[in-house]
Amino acid sequence: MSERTAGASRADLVADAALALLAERGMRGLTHRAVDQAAGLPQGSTSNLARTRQALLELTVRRLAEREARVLALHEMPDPRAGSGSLVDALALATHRALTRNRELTLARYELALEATRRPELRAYFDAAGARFRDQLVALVTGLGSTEPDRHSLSLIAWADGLMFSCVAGSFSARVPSLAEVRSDLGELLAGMLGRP
Amino acid sequence: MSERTAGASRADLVADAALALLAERGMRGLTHRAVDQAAGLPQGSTSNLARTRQALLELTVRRLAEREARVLALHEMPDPRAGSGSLVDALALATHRALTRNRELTLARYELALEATRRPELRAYFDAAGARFRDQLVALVTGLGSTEPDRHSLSLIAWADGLMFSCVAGSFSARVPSLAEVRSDLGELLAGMLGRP
DNA sequence: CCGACTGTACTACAGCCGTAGTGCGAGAGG
DNA sequence: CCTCTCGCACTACGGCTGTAGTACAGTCGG
Repeated sequence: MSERTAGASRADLVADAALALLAERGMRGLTHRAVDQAAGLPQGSTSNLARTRQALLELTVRRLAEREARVLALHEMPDPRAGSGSLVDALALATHRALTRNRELTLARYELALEATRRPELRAYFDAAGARFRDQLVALVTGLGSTEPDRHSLSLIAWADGLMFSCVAGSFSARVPSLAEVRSDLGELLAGMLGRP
Repeated sequence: MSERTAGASRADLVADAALALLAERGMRGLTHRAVDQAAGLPQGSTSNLARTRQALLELTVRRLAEREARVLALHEMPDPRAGSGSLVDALALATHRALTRNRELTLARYELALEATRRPELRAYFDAAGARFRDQLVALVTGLGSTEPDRHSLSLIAWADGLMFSCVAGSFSARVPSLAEVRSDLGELLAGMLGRP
């Protein structure tokens, strides 16, 4: 442990470089050697830390979950007793941030999610993280009076995920909606679910 | 043109094999040689038809747009004067089909959409197809009395895209919602947009 | 003081990938 | 019947990839 100077461990450094690489060049651009170069480490470092490609992907997904959890900061989630307004605000803010400040992370997540389709070991990480978030959401919409919290949570997640994907990778002509627009969309979606408060 | 027997041209055959390959093995699994093998053609056929990788991707995207346009059949789109119910039915059906019968095509589309992030020539195809569909949707929601048809169309597309992505590649534990659930979700989303009919 | 250990740097190698070049056979036009 | 053209099959090659093996430096227990 020669460099305790930076807070980031060598593994985190490698994983962060891998995430950046995924966003920039896609799954075909993620190779052991490319990570070495992107991280400014000598050749062979990544290969040594994560011997196989599978190991490198798992390392990267773990790091992604860690960073996204911090972004989606739990402490920003409001008290459901405060009414639907604050939930709308919090979700809109989180979604909008994923589109702007954390675009790189969001893109890398989609790359890895697609890869997880074919690698069950990766799926486990996504399922776990997704379940944690969904459980929180179920509790929140239940608190708001949802009659079918499970279905409503899934619908909310689908909408947010789709917005992020569309903005980051497609469909819309790369026009990122404003925070106000995101807020309006979410407000309407929730209003439809809850009857209309 | 030795075999006019099958309706599919050699190019379509190659492109269809490429789409199947994308869904099954992802972007890293799409190679000239792999397409030859998957299509049952002699080695070198794909390499000859699409000399560069870029050419192969463009061929594949064109074919995808063609097949998806057929699936999203325009004739299934209802007359907006018939009220929001039939739009909900039509969209729910199209979405549900993408999740079940056309899962392969949907997965391939996400692979290619991500790749298009880094290949402007591919983006053009997606933007064109997306714009056509969005214009139709704008007309439909306008007919239903939407006060902000642009934003509402984008929100609808985002929701549908997110649902498809989540089911096909992640988040939800691979539990594909029933047609009835999709219909409920969409009904609520539209109700929220339109005030509440 | 020294041996074992752990994390790191470097090299080696077999295999696959994208791409270009060449020869062949069938069909069209004269 | 001959030639020209065009699509197709096949081969070649430089480069990159994943993975394994090995040598080295700093650290800790004794």
